[in-house]
Amino acid sequence: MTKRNVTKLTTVASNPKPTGSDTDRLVDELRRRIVTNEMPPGSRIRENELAEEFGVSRSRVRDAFGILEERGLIERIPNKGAVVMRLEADSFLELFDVREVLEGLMVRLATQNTEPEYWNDLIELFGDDLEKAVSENDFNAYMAAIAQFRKGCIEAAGSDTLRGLLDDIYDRVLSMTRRLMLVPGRASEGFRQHQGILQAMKEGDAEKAEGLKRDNIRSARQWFLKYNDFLL
Amino acid sequence: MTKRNVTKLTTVASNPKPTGSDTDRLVDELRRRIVTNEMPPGSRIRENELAEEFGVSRSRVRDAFGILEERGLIERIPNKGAVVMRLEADSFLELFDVREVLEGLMVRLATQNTEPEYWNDLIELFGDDLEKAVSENDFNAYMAAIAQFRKGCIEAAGSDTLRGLLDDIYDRVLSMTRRLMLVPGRASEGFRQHQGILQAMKEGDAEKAEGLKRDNIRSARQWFLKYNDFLL
DNA sequence: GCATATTATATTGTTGACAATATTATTGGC
DNA sequence: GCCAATAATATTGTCAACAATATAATATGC
Repeated sequence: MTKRNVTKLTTVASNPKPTGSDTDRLVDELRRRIVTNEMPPGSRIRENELAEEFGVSRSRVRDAFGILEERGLIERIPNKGAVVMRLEADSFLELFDVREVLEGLMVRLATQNTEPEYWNDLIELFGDDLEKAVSENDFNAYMAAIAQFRKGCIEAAGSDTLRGLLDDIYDRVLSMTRRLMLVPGRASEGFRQHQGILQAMKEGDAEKAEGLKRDNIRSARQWFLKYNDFLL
Repeated sequence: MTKRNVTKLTTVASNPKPTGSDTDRLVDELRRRIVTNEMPPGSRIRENELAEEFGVSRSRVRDAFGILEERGLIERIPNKGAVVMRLEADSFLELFDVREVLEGLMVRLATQNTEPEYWNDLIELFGDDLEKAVSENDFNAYMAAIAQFRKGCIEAAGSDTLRGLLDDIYDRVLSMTRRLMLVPGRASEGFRQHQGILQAMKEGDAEKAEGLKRDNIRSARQWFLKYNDFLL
């Protein structure tokens, strides 16, 4: 079981596959529009419009819709069309449950597979500068840091199966994560929790890191429950 | 948080959606052939053949392929065709990891959502008759019981999100589960483990049940590691 | 006979046209 | 003016023909 050493982390997480088939590009762009709320839940999406906009055949749009439907990002009603999936509070709670165990697993595997130095970059990233940014409500900086954390963990965990599951879930909850960040106190709490997780990971204590990551998701779930009237 | 009472469990788990579009029927039938090893991993599947066999257009077959690919059951290589996904040992280990946490979650939620009587049918099913059957290597009876257990748990857990993830994973590992059952000693151990889990669930001890379920998957993983030369 | 080039065949990829269905607009009755 | 029935439009669903690519078969040079 060889452990991987520290690798350079790219600064910004751009789209993972810039090249590919027409269908792939469509899936990627539509995914982006959905997770950024550019196309909010409930939006109707017409095949013809997209086909014209992207200069592709309607069949390609159709294929892309099939993939997005399978990923739970859109809903297709026969002969009526496709709309961006609208999640209810129940669905979010379900997603918190699976996130709790899956992200816990992610952190545990990541810890087991790495040397302590692997986490230096992330520990530095979650330092005083970011703390100041969070206290000043610079949510973009915090979101970017969280994305980096995820990326580093998934890479270290080294499980394509797990990566696939987490990617799907991530897409579904991203817009909610952004909103949850606005709740006063949540961001700074999340920041401290991530500091603790990183500390445990550097110490190589996989069980502790997993437990802290699960606490992190559970507390996010609590905040969501408390404020879901404002969040949904 | 209302708990659900005991419900009648159907005897045999047939295909969940007998009706639906042509594409749905195709997906269902191909899924069946793949998980039963009727189409073993590596098998090439040609669009024309299936279109003719099912009396549908090639487009429908193509749509079905898209869905099966997204579910990880087949692999499509551009301009070359589709083959039944071939899993390596690494993938199985990854699947064991996610099964451990997800099935643990399933059992925990199921316990929390039910009254003790809900489990009477399953406890009876995992009784002396089944123990005898297992000791006599009647694997079909055991597989059917396991399927019942899964079904009862997923239903009680009441999370569509979790159900979706587990269904996907189940399809991918079913044929391996069948083979693992042949390893001398594994089936009877699994049987006893399920008895223990059911006991904890009836007692309403969700944490204990989750822990036992995770032990169950971890031990299956151990057996797989030990015998993977014979199993793959 | 063997390796390479070339043709022929089979298979997948893509498209535009048409059918089926739903949505909107129009008409007619009261 | 309001409601129902009907026609017009728009949108999705399906298909069969064609293009692009890969595989198999044949021919060619040495």
